[in-house]
Amino acid sequence: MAVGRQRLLEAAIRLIRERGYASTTVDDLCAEAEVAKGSFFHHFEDKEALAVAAANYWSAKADALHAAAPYHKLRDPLDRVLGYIDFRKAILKGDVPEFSCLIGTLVQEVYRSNPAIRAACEASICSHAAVLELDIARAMKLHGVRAKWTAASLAMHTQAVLQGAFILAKAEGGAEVAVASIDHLYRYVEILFR
Amino acid sequence: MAVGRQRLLEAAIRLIRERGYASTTVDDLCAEAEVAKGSFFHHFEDKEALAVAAANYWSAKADALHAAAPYHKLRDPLDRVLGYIDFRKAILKGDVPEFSCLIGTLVQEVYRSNPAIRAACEASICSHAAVLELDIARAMKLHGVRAKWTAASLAMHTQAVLQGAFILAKAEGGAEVAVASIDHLYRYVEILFR
DNA sequence: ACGATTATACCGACCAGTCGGTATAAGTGG
DNA sequence: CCACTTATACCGACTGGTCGGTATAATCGT
Repeated sequence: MAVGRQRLLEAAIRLIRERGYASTTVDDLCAEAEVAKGSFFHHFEDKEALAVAAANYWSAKADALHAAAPYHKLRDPLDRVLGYIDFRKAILKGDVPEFSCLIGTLVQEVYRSNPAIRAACEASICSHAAVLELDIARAMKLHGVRAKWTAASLAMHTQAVLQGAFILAKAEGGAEVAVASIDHLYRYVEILFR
Repeated sequence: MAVGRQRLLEAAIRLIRERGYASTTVDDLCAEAEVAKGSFFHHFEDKEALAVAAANYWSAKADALHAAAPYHKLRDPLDRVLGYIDFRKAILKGDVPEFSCLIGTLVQEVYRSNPAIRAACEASICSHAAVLELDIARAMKLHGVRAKWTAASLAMHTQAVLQGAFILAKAEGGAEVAVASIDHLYRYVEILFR
């Protein structure tokens, strides 16, 4: 992949998480990526195309991060689910724009005005949740859990808690609230399987 | 209060929830409120001031809505907490921009670039959660719950779930995911007090 | 009449997207 | 080996239009 293209995608991840989509200008992105404006429109048809590409790029990076995470090696699928939640919590370091989620930021802003970006965000969230759902389903079977709720709905619920935790962190200007909320999620999943 | 001012605040609630803050132009707001541009800057110093006012206006409306809700009359504080969650779930009707939260949308977009709006959003969320926290604390006392988690953290957790549920609804284009997530929250609170 | 409010025209900064062009390297035919 | 074409990456001045905000005059309620 061309170097300029990747630099623009990384710049998009940084700037959109900090300022949002509409407030991130093409000039800003080029400056951050140290790339000329002409290059931008060489690599992407328009600003929207960059956002879609950035969402997919982010999604792939996140998948790789989780595939490589230690919790992934645990035998018991329930341990993997709890390990996932722990991992998400452990990641909340540094400043808010550094740990918050590009997808949530993007989709909240453009879900109505920009179908292409919305679709990319939906795909990202769903594919991410699908991996989790698989382990939840395995854990249910292994631990003999029979319940009204489904593995799919619990997987999506974890995403809701995480996205909501980011919003609280943004409102309060720190990660502590997010951590506390993820602790509640961890406790909930633990209880469901006990 | 001047009629034009209120119309602008209502317009802000509608448009910002649909398009986000940056993509809602002053001209859009004036058109939606059926008010001239001059009136806008008569009532508000600038666009930012409108956003702050809209956040406070929204907050007051939400407080009034909950104060008037039937669940508020229940004797057992735990029933009020569960009633609150039920109420939030029951409200998820119609199109996404109609039931999603102005505060979450706003703060996610401007938490870094606009301290005044961020502060207004933080105040709104915290004051809303504080009311809930009181009933949670009462419920803990009444039902003899002694736990590691605090009433405050559980109150904030409910807000996280709700905000996250809105994001999922926006990504998927429907309320169903949000409903399922709130069901999980309800179950969690129920279990905590059993 | 007089302050509060509304209407309209306008301004300057900014922004997405265009356009004409350079640089480099890899084929391709003779 | 070499002229020629093709493809890709990159550059930055420029443009047409948008947006937040201002100026000023008209209108309304009391």
